[in-house]
Amino acid sequence: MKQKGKLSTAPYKGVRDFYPEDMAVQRYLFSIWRQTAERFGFEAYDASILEPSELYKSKGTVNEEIVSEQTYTFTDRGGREVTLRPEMTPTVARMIAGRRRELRFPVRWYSIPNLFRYERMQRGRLREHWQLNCDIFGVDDTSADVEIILLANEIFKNFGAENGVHYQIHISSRKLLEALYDTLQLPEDIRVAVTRLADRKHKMDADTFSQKLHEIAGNATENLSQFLNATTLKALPQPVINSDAYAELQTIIDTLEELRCAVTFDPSIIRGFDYYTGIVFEVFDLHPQNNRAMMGGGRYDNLTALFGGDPIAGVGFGFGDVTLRDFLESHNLLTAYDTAPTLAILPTATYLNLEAQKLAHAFRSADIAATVDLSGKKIRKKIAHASERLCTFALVFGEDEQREKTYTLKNLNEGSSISGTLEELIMYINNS
RNA sequence: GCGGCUAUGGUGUAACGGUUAACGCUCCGGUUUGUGGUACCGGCAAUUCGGGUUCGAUUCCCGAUAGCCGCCCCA
Repeated sequence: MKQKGKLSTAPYKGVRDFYPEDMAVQRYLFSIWRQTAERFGFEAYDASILEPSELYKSKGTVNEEIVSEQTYTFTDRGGREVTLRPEMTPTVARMIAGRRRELRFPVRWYSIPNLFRYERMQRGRLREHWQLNCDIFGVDDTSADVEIILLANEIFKNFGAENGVHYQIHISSRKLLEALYDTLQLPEDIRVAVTRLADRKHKMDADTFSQKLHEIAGNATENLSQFLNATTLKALPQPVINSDAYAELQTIIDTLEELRCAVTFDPSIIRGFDYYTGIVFEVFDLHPQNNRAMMGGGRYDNLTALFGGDPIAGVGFGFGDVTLRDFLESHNLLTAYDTAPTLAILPTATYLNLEAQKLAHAFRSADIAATVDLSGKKIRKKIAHASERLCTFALVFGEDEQREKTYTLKNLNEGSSISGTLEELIMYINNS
């Protein structure tokens, strides 16, 4: 009932409530994430959602703006600037750097943090989400790049998705574009503008893109256009083909192909972060309704340098639950965890509830999930509810059962019944 | 920060400017005082807020608020 002055039942703008049915889905997503990461030998870590604001400010001018306008930042009672973490990478870099002398590299870590950003909402973007973060630290060759992309691909496979049918992996390298910029001797401001434009390439048609590129780059347009429109490595401009980055990327793509993980070269993959230094990749949803990147990552070899000491090589990705849900829903791949108890004990009257609790507890002691229907409803309603909730067994508990200490167990899936003592029924359930 | 669309029970929808705002789902009760989801009957429950036009507004207009979608941006 909507009334003036009453509190709203809606959650805070841009964040979600997880009702049991939502939580069942969330647990499913997380379980696939965890299982897959752990199958690759990744270890779980976590940290507080609160970080000192400097952690994000120190990443450069672009991020200054992001921190002040797109994060939840406030001053605590001690006068400290605090930010609700908008991403996990600075946190993990901080943690890695903090133990740089103790950790035995390479290190494989994963986490599923809750992240916050203050921004305008649209499809696939809320102000809060959960994101799987997987990172490998301490390996500066292509083997780690291959592993991290292979892991991303394996996660999709474990959700029942098929590479090339439901999604597509696009890859590029920051080094390629840098190599081209260097040979063209482009000034910094033009590099930035071209990079920005390239990042938005897939949002505009080819003519618009060419036109805008020409406006920015002038007579360097030809080379840049050849680069950004290349659909294969071989189609890149000659100076780039001779670079080390080219050979590296070729190796990564070839190795992944051998492992039956198709990746598509796409020079317009940029990613917004300044800290990427090598490969960058994004996974695209092939459903027309979700024409955008679902997740992405790349190599960032200098991030821990912010904390002093030699830089530690890192490669990783972030994978958000909101886009994942949209993806799985769109492709009819979404399932949920069934959390129904195995056994529902149904007292025939409320005065038997306490005795029924004792019986339920005896089943629980034998590792059987049991619940008591504490409502005042009639037995036929209680059975219907137990059945709707997908409990496997129902046990009606009345005066007779209490006196005789024998019970009738009804299998709600098959319709069959079996009678016996507590011990007999425990054995029956555990064997079924 | 900019733009578009929308706003009716818990939920999803309906109602030419005109009686009591309709229907599906959910929920509750009954048919059936201790054994299955069905069926049938009954019940609870709504026009976001504030102005304006009008004899009369859920309907038209303005504003506020909220939501959705897109742009910008995207760690």
